[in-house]
Amino acid sequence: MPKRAKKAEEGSADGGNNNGTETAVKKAKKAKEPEQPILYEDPPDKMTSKDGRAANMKITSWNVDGLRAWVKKNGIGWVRQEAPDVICLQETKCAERALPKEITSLPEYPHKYWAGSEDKEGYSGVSMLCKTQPLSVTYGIGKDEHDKEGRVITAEFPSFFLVTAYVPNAGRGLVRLEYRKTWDVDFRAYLCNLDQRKPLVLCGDLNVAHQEIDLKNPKGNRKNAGFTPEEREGFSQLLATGFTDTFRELYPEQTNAYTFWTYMMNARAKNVGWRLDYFLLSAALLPGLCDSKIRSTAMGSDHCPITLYLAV
Amino acid sequence: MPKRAKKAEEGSADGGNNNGTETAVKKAKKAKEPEQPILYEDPPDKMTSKDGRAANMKITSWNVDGLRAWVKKNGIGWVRQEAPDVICLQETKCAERALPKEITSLPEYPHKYWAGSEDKEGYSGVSMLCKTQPLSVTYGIGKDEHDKEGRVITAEFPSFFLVTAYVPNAGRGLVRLEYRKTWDVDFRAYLCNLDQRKPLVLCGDLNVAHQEIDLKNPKGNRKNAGFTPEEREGFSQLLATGFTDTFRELYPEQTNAYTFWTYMMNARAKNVGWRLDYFLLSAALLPGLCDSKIRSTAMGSDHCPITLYLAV
DNA sequence: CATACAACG
DNA sequence: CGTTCTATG
Repeated sequence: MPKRAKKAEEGSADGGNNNGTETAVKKAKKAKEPEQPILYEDPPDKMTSKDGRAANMKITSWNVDGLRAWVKKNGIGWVRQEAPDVICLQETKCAERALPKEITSLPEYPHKYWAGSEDKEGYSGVSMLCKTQPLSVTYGIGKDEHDKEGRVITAEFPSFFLVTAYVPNAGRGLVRLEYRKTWDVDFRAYLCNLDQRKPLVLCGDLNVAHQEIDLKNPKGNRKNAGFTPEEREGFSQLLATGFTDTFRELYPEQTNAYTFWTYMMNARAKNVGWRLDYFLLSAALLPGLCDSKIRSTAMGSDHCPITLYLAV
Repeated sequence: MPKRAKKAEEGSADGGNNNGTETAVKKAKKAKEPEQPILYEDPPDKMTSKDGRAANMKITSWNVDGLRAWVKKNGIGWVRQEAPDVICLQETKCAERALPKEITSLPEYPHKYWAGSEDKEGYSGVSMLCKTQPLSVTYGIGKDEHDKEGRVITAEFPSFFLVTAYVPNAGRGLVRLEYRKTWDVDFRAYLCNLDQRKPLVLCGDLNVAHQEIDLKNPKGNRKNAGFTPEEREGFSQLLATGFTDTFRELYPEQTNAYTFWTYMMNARAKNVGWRLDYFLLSAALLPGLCDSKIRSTAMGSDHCPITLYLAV
């Protein structure tokens, strides 16, 4: 029982198999729990780039974990307040015909794009809502084996591509890690290819915590989905290709900054989380980076939204 | 559209396929809806039989439509108040190992019996809780083809058998009507057989409204599960065999007395219901009948509980 | 409309 | 723990 209790405090990306049941053995183990969880407080938004340009593009990304439930929890209200130029949603779990009218009619974003899983209803799915119309929009990464689960939307704007992605989870027991590895290779190739045409912004749930600093319990999660060496290496290679993790670029030492907390074990209240959601930038866009925010207090999903300010 | 709206008001035993959506055509059809629904008010409990004996046995039967949800809605609290000698529950939809401790530890009823579906988890299932220990308890009706769905418990008491049953629903589109007909034959045979040994009380969800008086909309439901000629005939044959429908015996003209209302279309508030739950008595027990109650106000399921007072 | 399940995370 | 699905009523 103590072993279970300990593991419960560590958490895991996929929620693990623990049930969080309180044990009778209280005092000994309870003493290890911090009375006050170490929270992360997002600093004030910085609206200017290092080279002195004002941000003229605001992009928000949010894994909503079921768009219909998220709408009921007034996720749209939060988006209205945040008022980004583009809002990217992942894990919508909703066929296009089942979308709530609250979102299909949202007037602030007249240009709306949806991708859903073709086979499994209510699985995966991403969307992109834009204030201004993109030059063009494409779905998937150009490989049939990856493009049936509604995971990627790419919008072309005058000076950059915006890619939003919901990267495949490696699964409990890492049952889908092999698939994930092929995804990582092919997705990276897709991004590199795009980047050669025009610089890009990549946002979304990349389903990996890159370094130990990016999750509360690195030790216990090395064999869990989201923190395997293979997944971390995939992310490293993305950076090696020339993309920049904007949050880590701006806040290289910042600990306790996460974007996901399992619903189990009261993880969010204890800030036992993972940084799985990112904004990555092509090198050409990096000088225009103003800020990369984590909106930890926004509720409505097991992920929180993140926001990018960019001068383009 | 008007056709759908009309059908919605009629309701059906299995809930039908209507969605109850409000139409734009309001005035014409809305006028047909009664402003004040015709409710049924259960008269005061009669605790004495016609031959002047005091009730010394109180039995309650309730289709709980998922015992775990019913426990959360404090169904147990209502049972405590009612305080019958025996409480019979149908559609528990719960394997024995998954039973909430609130019910397995209920001190007022030290003798507890459970029957669950063997194949389909979370389907069907009945239980019987007794203040005093029965002489013996058996499960099913002695035919393998019927006894894998946890539908019948029989308890032998000194002067009678108590049988509780959750009779198979004929299903949407009457897909299981043929099975139901064989059930009705075999169940009747089982009861007749028991009755030759000792008189019996049968209670539970018999999944049929016997006559037109037993449901709000007989006209619209002749082809729906619970009011087909075949199911009604099955019930008639049970009565012809010598059993008595206690509620109808005592209140032969009582309209609007129902024990089930579909959750759809706000049927309960409008009292668009069905009488599907019964207490039937062997002829030998009939002189001891004191009252047969319908507890319409008890919430926690789409059925309400019913209670029998008997002098044995 | 509501209770169960399974799959997934 | 919570969202989706499907089966059942």
